[in-house]
Amino acid sequence: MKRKPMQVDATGSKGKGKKRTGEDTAPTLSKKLRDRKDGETSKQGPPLPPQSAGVQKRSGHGSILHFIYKSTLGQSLHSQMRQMGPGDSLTDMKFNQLNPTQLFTSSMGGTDSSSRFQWDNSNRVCQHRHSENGAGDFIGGIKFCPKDVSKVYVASGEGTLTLQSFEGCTPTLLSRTQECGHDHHNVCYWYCCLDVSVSRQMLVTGDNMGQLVLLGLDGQKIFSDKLHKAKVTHAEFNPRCDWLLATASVDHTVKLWDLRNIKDKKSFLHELPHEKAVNSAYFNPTDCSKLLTTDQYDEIRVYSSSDWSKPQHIIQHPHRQFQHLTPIKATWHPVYDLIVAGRYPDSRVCPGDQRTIDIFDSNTAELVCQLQDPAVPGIKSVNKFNPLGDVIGSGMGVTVLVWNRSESLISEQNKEEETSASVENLRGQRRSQQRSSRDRRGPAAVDAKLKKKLASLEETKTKTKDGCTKQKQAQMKKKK
DNA sequence: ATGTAATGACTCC
DNA sequence: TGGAGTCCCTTACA
Repeated sequence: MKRKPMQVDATGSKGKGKKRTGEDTAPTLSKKLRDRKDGETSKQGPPLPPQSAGVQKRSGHGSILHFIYKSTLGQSLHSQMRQMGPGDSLTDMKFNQLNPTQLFTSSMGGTDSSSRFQWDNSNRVCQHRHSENGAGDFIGGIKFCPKDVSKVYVASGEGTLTLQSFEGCTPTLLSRTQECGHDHHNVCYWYCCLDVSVSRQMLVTGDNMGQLVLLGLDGQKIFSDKLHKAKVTHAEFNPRCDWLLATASVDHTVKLWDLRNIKDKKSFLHELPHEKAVNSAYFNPTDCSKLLTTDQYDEIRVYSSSDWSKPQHIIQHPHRQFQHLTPIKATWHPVYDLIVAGRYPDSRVCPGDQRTIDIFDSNTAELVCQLQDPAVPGIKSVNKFNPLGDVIGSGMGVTVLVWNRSESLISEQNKEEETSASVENLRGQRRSQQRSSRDRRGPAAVDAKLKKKLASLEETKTKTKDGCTKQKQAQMKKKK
């Protein structure tokens, strides 16, 4: 099961004059993907076999998803960030459905817990703005208001559920947990997740003690009961079947509920027991018939509605829980049957791993692509595709990375370095390939649908310029 | 460079 | 069922 895809230099690293460490590799991508590109565009004949394809070609522009932009929240934010206490890590991010250049993030710690990033069409500018309202210690969930995307629902660590506007209006308080009156904090209960159902005109949230709450969009309480034995980490309406609700909990279970018939903790439709606490349970956006769960150790599971009693796939993937790390949640691609998840290497699971961002084919459970940027060495806990599926937002600490398809990101002088970098990658890959013969499966293993998707990603049309990225990198370096 | 502190989950009594 | 104690071992900032 410890399969590793090829990792290929993504060519996204810009102008690295200095050596950093031995792992000073450029962002990496699936070799499979690159092979395609090489084969299709560079007149080099058919795609290379897997073994050789991992080596970065001098032409070097074959990557699909390029690292295009990174920032530590920008200059202006730094000062504000300082006001935030330590441990101020990203907890969630959402792309704006209507404005694909907007990315909302939420974090923990400090008083400014949610912010907005925006990059313009050339990806050269990144703005960010804090919410007007310092919502609280941390934000358990954010969700765009379906009726008005200038507003977001926010579940905060202060125990409130609010509807907030980024246009300067005062937040509307929808719900609040009980105050405890203790010395060092106000609440012992807080909301940890959030979802909205338009057709049901309903909000769902769950708290850190296992309570599940259903509210009208105006905040009126519809249902409230302790349905889980421990924190409700995730609650989600099924978009297609609006009476179907999924909840995930640290009590090691995921449960499916019929909203028309929800009474108490025993009234679930299905219980999906897990080995460990569960961080999330997402329905797939394409047809909402599958459920993607991520536990707190090394399992990503795919369930199918045809049989909830057992998972269709269990993907072994290291992402163990750590107190000071945002829990890792595998998330869906909006259009294709792909999954993205950040890897937290664990020698007990897969020795020699890197802190990559992994993309799996949910039909085959095969790892098809890994992203890595040596300039951002941390564990990327939060990873989301944008609604179009051509951009991945990755969050780590207070750093946000945006992976985009692009062409010609690298300058001539970089190609040399990147070539050697990719050799490093290849070595690492060979190491891991020895662990499993399945790892040697090449591009042929990619099914038609995936290929189509990859092909679509190949249509590069990015406007990213080198100047932008260099500038950003200079910023990064300065910071060190 | 070094230290510290950041509302997580689990076990045991 | 709850609280103290332990362990997981990252990140950002002083």
